[in-house]
Amino acid sequence: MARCPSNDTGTRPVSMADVARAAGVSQQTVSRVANGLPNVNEQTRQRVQAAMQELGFRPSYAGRSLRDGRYHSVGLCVNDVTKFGNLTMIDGIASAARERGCAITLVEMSKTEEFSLAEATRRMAALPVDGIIIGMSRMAPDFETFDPLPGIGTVIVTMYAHPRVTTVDSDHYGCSLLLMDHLFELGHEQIRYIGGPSFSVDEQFRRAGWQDALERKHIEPAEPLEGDWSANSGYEAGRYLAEHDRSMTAIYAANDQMANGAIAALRDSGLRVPEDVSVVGVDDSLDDFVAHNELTTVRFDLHQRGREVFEHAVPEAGTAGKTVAIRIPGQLIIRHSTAMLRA
Amino acid sequence: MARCPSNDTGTRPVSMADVARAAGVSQQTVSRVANGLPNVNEQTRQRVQAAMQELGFRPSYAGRSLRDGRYHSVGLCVNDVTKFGNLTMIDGIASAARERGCAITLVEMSKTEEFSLAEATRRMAALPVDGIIIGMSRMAPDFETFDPLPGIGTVIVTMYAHPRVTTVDSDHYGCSLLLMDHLFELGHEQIRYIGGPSFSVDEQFRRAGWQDALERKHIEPAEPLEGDWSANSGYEAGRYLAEHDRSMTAIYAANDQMANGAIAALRDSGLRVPEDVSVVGVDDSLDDFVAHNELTTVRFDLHQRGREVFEHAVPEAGTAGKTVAIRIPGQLIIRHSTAMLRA
DNA sequence: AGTGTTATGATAGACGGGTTCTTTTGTCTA
DNA sequence: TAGACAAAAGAACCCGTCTATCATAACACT
Repeated sequence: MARCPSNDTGTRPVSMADVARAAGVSQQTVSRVANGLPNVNEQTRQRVQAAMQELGFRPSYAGRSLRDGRYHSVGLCVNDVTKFGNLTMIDGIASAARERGCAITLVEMSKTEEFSLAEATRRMAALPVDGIIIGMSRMAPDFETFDPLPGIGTVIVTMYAHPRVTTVDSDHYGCSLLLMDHLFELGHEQIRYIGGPSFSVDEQFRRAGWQDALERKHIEPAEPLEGDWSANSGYEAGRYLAEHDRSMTAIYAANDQMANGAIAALRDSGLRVPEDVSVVGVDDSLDDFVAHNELTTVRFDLHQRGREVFEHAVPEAGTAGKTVAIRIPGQLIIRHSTAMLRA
Repeated sequence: MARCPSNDTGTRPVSMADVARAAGVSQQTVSRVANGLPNVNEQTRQRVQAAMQELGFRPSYAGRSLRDGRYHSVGLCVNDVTKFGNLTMIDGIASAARERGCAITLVEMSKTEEFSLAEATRRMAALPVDGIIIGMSRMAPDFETFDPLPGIGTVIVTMYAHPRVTTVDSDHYGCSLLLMDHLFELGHEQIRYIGGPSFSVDEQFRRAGWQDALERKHIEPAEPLEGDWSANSGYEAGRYLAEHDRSMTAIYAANDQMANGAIAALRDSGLRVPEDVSVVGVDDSLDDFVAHNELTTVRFDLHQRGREVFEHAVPEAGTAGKTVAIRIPGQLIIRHSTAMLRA
């Protein structure tokens, strides 16, 4: 353990002063060497660097932050790291952060405890962060009343707009319109919907998009089914539809995993995909898990979302103060789970 | 933006002194209120709290850390957040960190640049971390020569043991033995292997386990195949094996995704699973993506791994200084992709 | 010898929270 | 009324880095 030798308890980390003493120079010279400033003799520089190496000097992040007033880190709060949506958010933000020389301070909320924006903000505010990003995958009870902590950039990742906070998300409403338009063009009208759990914000918007698309064409939406995002729940829903709805010609599953389950169910029920029933999903998440992925879906540019989120959480000149609601459009990926409705 | 009113540039955040001035008390009284210490008059307390609220006071992490010498955060360095192994590592560590009231400071290394332990350590050391965790999913060029930074707990997540650094990982060798024993008990001997990319450390150990298990039974291992962890690569390998190896009775794919692809390939080639060929994978990662997951596999307790990693990165009393290599065993999950070899 | 340049040191202060020690104020009792 | 004692609040200082002055050498060039 690199501790200051002159400190008998051995609990204090090595400081510049310790290095200076060891190298027989002043603390300022150590500072000059540490920060690569000019006007240091080459021999002196080497002596100081040797002392740093020897003692295991690492500049105090606390001291530097205190001085600079910056942490070079953004806080990210999610409820469950393993969920696909959160994972891709972390990935996008991580890559944006790296571009700006920042780190991410990750806080996972307990999966059991009640989630609120105030609580998330309170937790993050105690950490070394220049900005706060909160993933709100389910509606927070205090969303309406929430006031962001003054003095620190705050972004909520959600489709809902907020009067006092910038919100950013993939366009979970627009992706439904993209898929529905695609199905309409193929001649489908009887399009059933298999959604995620109703508390999910993503689900609420994807479903609203499906419903609005139908109503715009004056088609009465049939009862939507509720799954839990898993392939098994998609399978069950697919089984049910295959047995109970003879007029259905297409299924819109709110994510690829359920779509994959639904396809399996349809085939087990003797229906062909896409000849008898077209199926679409969202996320473009199957490639690693399923061979010959043929699912028509929507892909989101998650890195772009990450950059947008990052940009608004840590505003550099100009962007500060403006509250906006950003929706990043997805891209339709047409594969072979959809086909023209047979005459 | 909550800035100190007396500061004309408006760039300094609100400090205790600002609150004290606003409330007409001393900075120490503010400190007492902030930390809930006794000996503060109820009226004074309320006055101070009102001032805090008004100004948007948030205690400075830098100031506190400088004083305490602790950051209450561990650094985690991974090369790619989205890889299943890394993701589950983050999840396990996040839950362990939360139990201890810590946050995670995440640094993603560029996917393009050369990865070295020294570079990872250098980056992490500049951040507010009490310990460093480095995920080494591929062999670092400086693994042998690497010396951990003195004064800060360091853990590498990898199967390789290191003389000066504690390493922790799921037992990627032992999982192969579990699966091979299971297949042996079912009477299989001609067991082909579909591995991940050869630079992967996990791959190296899973493959070594397969090979050693065969050689221990004096069975000549047939040429292993190399995939890229994806279902498509598993499919291609499965296709190849179905067409070229009539004596094969079982396939061990080094992860579930490739196993899933291989099963699809076998079935497309007219072979039944498990009647004609048994297939096993590793990770137990399919449930969300595939309906009626029937794959026999190995599941790792990733939360336990997270806790172990965390414990050794931020040692509390006792554990410090000891360099160990921890391998956390997996659990065999028998489903229906494996069956007794027909007579 | 005079001028300028480079290398280094000494000293101090800013940053914000927390601890320790001290002082003031108020209340109760002998 | 003096003394005891506790509650309330303040003053000073520390943590480590960086910067801003000044001061003081050593050295080179004219």
